[in-house]
Amino acid sequence: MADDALISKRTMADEVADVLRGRILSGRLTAGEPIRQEHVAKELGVSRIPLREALSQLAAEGFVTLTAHKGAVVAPLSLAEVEELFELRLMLEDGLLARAIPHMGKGDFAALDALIDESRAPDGLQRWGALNWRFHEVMYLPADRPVTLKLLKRVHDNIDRYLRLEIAMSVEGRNRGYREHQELVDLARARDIDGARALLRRHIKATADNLRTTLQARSDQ
Amino acid sequence: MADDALISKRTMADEVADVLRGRILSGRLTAGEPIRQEHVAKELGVSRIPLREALSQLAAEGFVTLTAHKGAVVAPLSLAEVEELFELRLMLEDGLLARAIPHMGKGDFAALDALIDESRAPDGLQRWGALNWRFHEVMYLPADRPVTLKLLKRVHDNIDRYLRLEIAMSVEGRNRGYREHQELVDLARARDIDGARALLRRHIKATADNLRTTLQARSDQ
DNA sequence: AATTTGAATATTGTATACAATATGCGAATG
DNA sequence: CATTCGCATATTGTATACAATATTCAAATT
Repeated sequence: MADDALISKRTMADEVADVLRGRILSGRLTAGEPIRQEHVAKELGVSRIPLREALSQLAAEGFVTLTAHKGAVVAPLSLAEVEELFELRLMLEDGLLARAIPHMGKGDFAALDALIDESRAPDGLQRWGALNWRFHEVMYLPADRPVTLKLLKRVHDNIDRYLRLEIAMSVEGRNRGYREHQELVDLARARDIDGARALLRRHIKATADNLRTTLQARSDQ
Repeated sequence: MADDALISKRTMADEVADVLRGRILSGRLTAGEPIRQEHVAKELGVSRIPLREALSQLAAEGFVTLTAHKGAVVAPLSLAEVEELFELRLMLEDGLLARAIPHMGKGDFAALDALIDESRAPDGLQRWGALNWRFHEVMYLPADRPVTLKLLKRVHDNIDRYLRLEIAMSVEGRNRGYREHQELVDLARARDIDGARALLRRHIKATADNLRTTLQARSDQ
């Protein structure tokens, strides 16, 4: 019999981690909010043991902060940390894109086009973060760098969490994002690596700037 | 009273994680080796609960892999993964170095010189990995990018583990490393960012090549 | 009145006990 | 003889119980 089943056996701790991660990413659990073990465990119908293991995982992913004898809180992200995460995107994605473009085939381009269309669909608004990630993920898959990609997903997730909580992505911002995604695919199709890298650089910096100015406006109000 | 004590309260799980991490990094626990919970727990004098939480942490750091109902094994690293880790070093350190150099002061250069001396000391041989990391860490500290630096440490640790297990760093390799470290400091002192980046690039690539050829020679023997 | 003390309460950390799953090995079957 | 089945054992996953630490709030002290 094959070593790995069709659906890999999952443990309660894994399920709990998924639920909590979802709540944090969706904003149902907000930054700084403490997580009372007994309460959450009872609500989810498990004991505190698997809950605690789930919290360990989430801590490693950067979503919660654990303090001995004080417990878990949803990790607060400072503006400085988010800006650092954008810089990480820049460093990681630049290398991934350069390695991916030479290996892209027709299927990859088609998948990317489909994702752009999906993003423009009306129900894509709610899932902006997830769709944006999938676009970038599919684009970097041909680079064949699984460890880097996994790391990058964590960076994206943490940024999304901040974006979702603090600002609603403006309509103009989203539209420019779609346009730039399309341009990225076009440049990749033309195997214009340097052009694509330059655009990606602008794309990421623009998103970061958008965040910065929006926060600035908020604090000035 | 201050919110954080002089020595932050540590939990059994943290202690256990440190012990196991140390054993993995030192090679006492070798890649692929299973970790029997009951056995290790009894040996360390704790129950399986804190041990399991320690294993969660180590899994997040990439040192062990957990499989439901099968347990933990010391994470095997394929050559492809190690090469990817070197690429990650390249991507992360390039950015860190560029940002760090303009902020370096006399104290930083002195600390780097001291670390190079320490590396050359006879007892530095055993601690090559740790000292090498500290050199790079001190060099990137002025960049003020704590998240990135933490990530980079994990990359270094995982590489070290592989290096230590598979090959003994050759004397020539080490000596070249020291030389290049000194040159890096000199270039940083001269604020020659591009020169330092180019050297760092060669430095990392040389280490990766050294590993590759050594492994090649092994498998051919 | 402000501050400190300390016991009552709440919450987390860990050990023990039990349940669920995997593994190994011998008997049954072809 | 090889293969499969099933039970015994080993190992992991989870719940419950208890211990250790933190928090709260009222009384005591200045």
